[in-house]
Amino acid sequence: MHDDTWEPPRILLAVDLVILTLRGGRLHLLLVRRGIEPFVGRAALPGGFLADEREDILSAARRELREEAGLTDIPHLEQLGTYGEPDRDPRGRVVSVAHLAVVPRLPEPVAGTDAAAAEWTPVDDVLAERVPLAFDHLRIVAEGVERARSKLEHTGLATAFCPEVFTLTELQQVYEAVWGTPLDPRNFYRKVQGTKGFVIPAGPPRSTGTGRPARVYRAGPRRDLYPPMIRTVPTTAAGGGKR
Amino acid sequence: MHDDTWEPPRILLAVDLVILTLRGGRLHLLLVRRGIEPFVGRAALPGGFLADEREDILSAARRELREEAGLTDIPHLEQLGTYGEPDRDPRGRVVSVAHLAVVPRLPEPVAGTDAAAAEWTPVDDVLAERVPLAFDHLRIVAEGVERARSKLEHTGLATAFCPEVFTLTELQQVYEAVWGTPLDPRNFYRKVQGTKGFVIPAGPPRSTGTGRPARVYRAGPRRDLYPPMIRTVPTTAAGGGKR
DNA sequence: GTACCTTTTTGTCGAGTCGACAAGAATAGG
DNA sequence: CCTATTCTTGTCGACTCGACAAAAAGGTAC
Repeated sequence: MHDDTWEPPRILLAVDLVILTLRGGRLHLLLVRRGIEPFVGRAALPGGFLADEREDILSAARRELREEAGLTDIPHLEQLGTYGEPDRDPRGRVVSVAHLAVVPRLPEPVAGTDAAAAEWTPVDDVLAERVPLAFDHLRIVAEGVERARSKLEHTGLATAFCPEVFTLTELQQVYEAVWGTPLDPRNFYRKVQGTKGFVIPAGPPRSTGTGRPARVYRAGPRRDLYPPMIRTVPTTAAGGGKR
Repeated sequence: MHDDTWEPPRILLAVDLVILTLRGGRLHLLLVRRGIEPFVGRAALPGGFLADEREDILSAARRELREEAGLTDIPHLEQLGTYGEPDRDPRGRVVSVAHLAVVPRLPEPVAGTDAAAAEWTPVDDVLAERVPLAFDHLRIVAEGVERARSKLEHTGLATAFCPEVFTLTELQQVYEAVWGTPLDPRNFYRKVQGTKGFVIPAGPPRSTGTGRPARVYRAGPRRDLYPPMIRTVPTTAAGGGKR
């Protein structure tokens, strides 16, 4: 098959980050503006090459999260997928391991760091291609958002969008913003409170300005939700009608 | 941050394959016996390095599927995840993109090819560590099997385990084998036939030896199942009780 | 041909869940 | 004290699920 002198090719390995958060009831994504070729001036996902031969992939993702976004405490970070089409980077063969990160609401990206060039962008604007992205980053964003939408159904991921203590209304707003669907408060309460371990009470009610004070909760130990939260709208456009 | 002479490291990239099928009502996995160091003689997942600098990752997976397993028509092939811990391969830094493949019941691995060294192994034996694997392949298998179990719930993946036309009993056996749970035939029928586009009728009933002939179906166009098939047992051991 | 065996397919009933809508409870502001 | 606002709970009909049972449709032995 191979002669004895054959050696496998060596590839440049990068990590890219889809960082999601909620701002003003809408789902946002952190983008940086590229300062070097290719795609100078174009918006792109935070990311970069492995620092050295021995750096772990997940560690590289955390390092980029810190260096490019100024984020250190990440409630949720997982691998999303690996993108390695031969021509995705005009500089040559680059394989990128994309990650999905979810953080609670935060102030503006920390200035005075590499993150100065970063800004939160509504996900809708990206998916509708009103904000063009570098490389194949649009596809990565689409798959990251879909992963988040799906994980809201059968895991407790929604709490990663919330501060340490939160109200059920805030949690509901997470679902509504990520799914893009309004939910009935009564049914949402029933579902969440019927799922033992999803959220746990955290102290006395807290006034949220006007109206009746809301009970506060923190994230529970439950990782998988059975039965799942159900969004009525189909996952993807494909697949025919509903039900 | 970096001086101008810094160059990112170049990494060896491999693909590994978790190939699942059903044999005799049990879930099986294709393993090869390693012929070279490291881990000579140990069972391992089929896989190998990228052939050249320009080979696409998914193409490499399909090539290994053909070369090492003798399989060309693959009903289902998807990326599973990327494993790149610095010390997973004693030869040096190797990053592996694992894939999950599902094929219908097949005869023994085709002899006379590289696949001669391949054999179907019950997944239970691997997960229970009765069959030790090379590298971190046990973890990859565990995540592949869990992915398959999960996808049975909300996608039509089960049909990938079946021949082109199949009976609903055969489909039910797929669920039972992969999930390791018995299912009630009445409820399974109701659920499958209530999910439009999951399966479509394919010709007149076919006798299966003894007993009433069964109606036959083929895979339908539906990719996502709403509402999902529900397995009562929790996804992982973690997460507390059921419900 | 008839009785029996096996396997597929359907009936049904009670318990539980979901969607929809409405009402009650608790606070701030005037 | 009255009202606007927000959180929380009640309730009802439709639907779904789990469990069990029975009917349907062949094959096979005698």
